[in-house]
Amino acid sequence: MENLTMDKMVNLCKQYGFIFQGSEIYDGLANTWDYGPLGAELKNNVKKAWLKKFVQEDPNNVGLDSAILMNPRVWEASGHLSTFSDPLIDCKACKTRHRADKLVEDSGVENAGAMSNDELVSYIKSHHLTCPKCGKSDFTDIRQFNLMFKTFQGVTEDSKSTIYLRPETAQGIFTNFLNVQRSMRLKIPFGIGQVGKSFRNEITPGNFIFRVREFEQMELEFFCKPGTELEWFKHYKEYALNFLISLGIKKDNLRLRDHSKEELCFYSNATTDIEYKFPFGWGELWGIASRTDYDLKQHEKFSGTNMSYLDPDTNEKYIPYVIEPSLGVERLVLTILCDSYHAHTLEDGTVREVLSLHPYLAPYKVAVLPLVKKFHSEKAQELYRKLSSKFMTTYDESGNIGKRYRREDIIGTPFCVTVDDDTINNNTVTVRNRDTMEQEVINIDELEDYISKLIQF
RNA sequence: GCGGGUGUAGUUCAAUGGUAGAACUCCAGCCUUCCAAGCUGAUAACGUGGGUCCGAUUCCCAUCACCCGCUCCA
Repeated sequence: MENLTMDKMVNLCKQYGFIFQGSEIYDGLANTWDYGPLGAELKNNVKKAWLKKFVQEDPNNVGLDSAILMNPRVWEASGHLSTFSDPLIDCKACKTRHRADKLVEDSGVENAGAMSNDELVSYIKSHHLTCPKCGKSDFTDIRQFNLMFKTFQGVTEDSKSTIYLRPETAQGIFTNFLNVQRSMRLKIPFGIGQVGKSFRNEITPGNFIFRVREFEQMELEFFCKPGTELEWFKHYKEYALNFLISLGIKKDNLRLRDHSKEELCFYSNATTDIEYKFPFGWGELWGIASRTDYDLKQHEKFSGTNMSYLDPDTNEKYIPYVIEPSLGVERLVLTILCDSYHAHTLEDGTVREVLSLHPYLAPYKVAVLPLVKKFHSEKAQELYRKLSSKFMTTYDESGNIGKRYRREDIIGTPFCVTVDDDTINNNTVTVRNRDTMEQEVINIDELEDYISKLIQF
């Protein structure tokens, strides 16, 4: 929707029970968001959809649920302990922020990343390094930004027991590569997918649920034979894009952006972002990276465990290459909310707001509405109880029927079932479709099958 | 973290140095036999903490949160 703003979406989410500011009654906690009754349903349905396509229906792949807390050596091996921590300084003159190690490196020093903060500061001072923006040499002290959340294992806050909340779910997959491969008797190529929370102390979170410090990832690590990785990379790029489109996201609002050679991480030989056109601009939704054998090799080196795979067909031994499509749940939820919101101006001049969610994703699949409360409530409640055992169902008898249709429109309920005199006399109900606004008369006994078919994904 | 802006019912907005009005929403009732109609009624707010003042929602300070920029972004 062209005129959709983030403010509008934040308000909508709050008003209708999708997403609330975290800790709101205590003035909130920056960039935390709680999912209300409808948001929780939507989010769960999004995760279910991903698991269905990337684990259940993909013959090569299996699932996993690894721990958030891991041995700290995992983060040494993955590189997060060193690269997820930046020494930042501000220029007092022009108020810009810089990475201290970059400034020193740019002045011709090699490997400034290995210098301590004190060394960096004294180097900057003694060599009169200047701000690249304004040319002055007036910096604050270094502040260390560590992007990993730290906590302590055990009851004493002893530095030896420092552990971290995982900044990505991927490492839980890599560290279980052998367990999963052996226990499930898997042959390369195969993939391990998981959905789970990750934590990053982002310097600049924001844009509602787009960038938050606590978030949920849906990651697949796909292991393949070296040399075949670019085929699989292409496969998952297309698979991911088709997944988004099949959820109803408009093609025009999606684009693929290949990383340039300069932009690629040193271990990656190809990376593509799928971006979505959010109300605040294009933003990364899904990163698909060909990571070579970097991760497994690192873990082999740090753990001392042999991570290679013996190909039973060719008797070749190799460390598999990895394709990683990694997607944020919250970002996909935001994408779906933004993309499905429409405000239609009707002939009578009133505005009809609709969330055209894919029925599989909709919080409520069906709403049961008595046409007139005092005549049809009893029968309608009976139907509500019956449908509830099968679908997420809601019931509404307040106001007139038109108003109730509108209430269901804005929360994305795909089907409204109206109970009227014909229900009592002929056992039929009227089913109204959210997207077409068309009505169909259906026998009450056929209702479950009718809805079941239409909410498939 | 820095610079700028903003905080008043669930939402969107008013007014005011003497503690606040409305619209929509929501709830109850009436009415209503298929797309936000109408009527009646009810609930509901000055982000928080200090300061100045006889008195602060209003002025000042701090803090918290949000928005826009900057820095960062596996």
